[in-house]
Amino acid sequence: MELIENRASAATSTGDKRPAHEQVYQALRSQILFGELVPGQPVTIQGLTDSLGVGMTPVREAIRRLISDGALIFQGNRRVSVPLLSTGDIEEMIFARRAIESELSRRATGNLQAADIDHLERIDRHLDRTIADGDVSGYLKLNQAFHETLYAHANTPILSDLAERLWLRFGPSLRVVCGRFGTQSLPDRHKEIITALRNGDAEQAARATIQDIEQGMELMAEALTST
Amino acid sequence: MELIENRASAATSTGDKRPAHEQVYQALRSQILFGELVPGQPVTIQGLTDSLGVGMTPVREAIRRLISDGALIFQGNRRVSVPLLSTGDIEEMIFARRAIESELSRRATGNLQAADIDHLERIDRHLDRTIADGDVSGYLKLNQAFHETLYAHANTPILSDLAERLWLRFGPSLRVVCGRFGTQSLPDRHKEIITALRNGDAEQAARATIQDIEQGMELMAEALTST
DNA sequence: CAGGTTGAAATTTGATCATATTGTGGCCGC
DNA sequence: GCGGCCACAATATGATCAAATTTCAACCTG
Repeated sequence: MELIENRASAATSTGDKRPAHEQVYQALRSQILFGELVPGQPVTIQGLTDSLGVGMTPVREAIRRLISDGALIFQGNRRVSVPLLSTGDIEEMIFARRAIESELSRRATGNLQAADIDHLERIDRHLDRTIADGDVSGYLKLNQAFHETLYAHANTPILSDLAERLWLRFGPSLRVVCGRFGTQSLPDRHKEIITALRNGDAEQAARATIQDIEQGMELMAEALTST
Repeated sequence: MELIENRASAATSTGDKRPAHEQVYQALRSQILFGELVPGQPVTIQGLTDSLGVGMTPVREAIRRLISDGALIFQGNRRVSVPLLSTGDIEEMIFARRAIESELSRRATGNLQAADIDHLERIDRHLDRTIADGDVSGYLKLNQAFHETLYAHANTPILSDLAERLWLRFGPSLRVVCGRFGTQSLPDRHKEIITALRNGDAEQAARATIQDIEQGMELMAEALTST
């Protein structure tokens, strides 16, 4: 699996030149994006200083960043936890993701070289395997890699940032849905997206992206209401 | 001026129960939103510890949050500064603001009571006065208050968060534009927004909001290209 | 000989940690 | 069940270490 670099594992490696607070941020970000933290789970500073082996200052900074990202919430009484999504939250995110990510696909279409599309196709083949194998963790990472790779070519830092922010919000809940329903029912409109990209059809890529988003998010909404 | 509370002034008051890092964040946020910091200006930790009279830990946390907000940028060599916008950045923000804030206006329409609309009208009258007087600082604060008040009634925390994030990005540059061209040429489609709100016409409110956004942002884009 | 360039030292700034302080929640006794 | 105590976790500071930029001077070049 050379398609994905495991950023979490780098947090404790000694040879890394990045500052500790950045490493802690990336480690926590991965844990949130790929569902290693459960919605509602409390996050304590001291727990992280112990488990990550760094001082509390870097941990504090990473937590503040993630709160600002919406990936963690500050529960008033200086308690921090992983957010639980309401159906209203999901409905808002459907709207925002439709608007933003369809535009990202639209803009990426013209910028992708054939080799880039081949790379996306390779990711998607691995994705199919994770779905067949019921590999939830692999599915989450590859699905994220697919969209991130695509959106990176849109050359729109601000829109991409807004999109990433939304992914951080629904990451933990998506993991719960996958764990409950398995990977079989998960959406994969990636084939249609790839076809559109090959044809240089920006509008078709945008439409397929919207369908991919709607399927995934509505699955989440159903799963959360049936709790 | 009881319409706006000066959050910056609360940072050093002793009777405040909020933690220091929160106060520092709000103080810096105000300075950025209302243009007390110039685009490109470096922001140093030690400078803030001195000027705000708090330790460096709260300052560091506030800066991390603002970096995550996009209100400050980390310039690689552990230097932090106020971002300079490119025309591409502005174009992205026009797209995002159109999509998000028009929806906020649409959703707020049904939730506003007559008294709320009266309040908006009051803010707008003050706004007109600041435009006439050439009061840039007052214009920025009241313009922000108008939109924030409106969007607060949309009951959409995630979309509102995305919108606030964008305001933080263009705040400093908006100040520069106002300072250069004065307040006379500034847009104010608020009358049309208010009329639409009174009629309960969500679509009209959305259209007027888009026009307000486009006028303001395109003014910024022109000002930045003519530099 | 003058101007520019490069090198190293010094100062400024950032990063991390250990520690003191404060506030919160839980628990025990009444 | 309620109110006061205790323990724990978070907040905030100052000290210490590391890195980077800036400054200054000597040397090389034209």
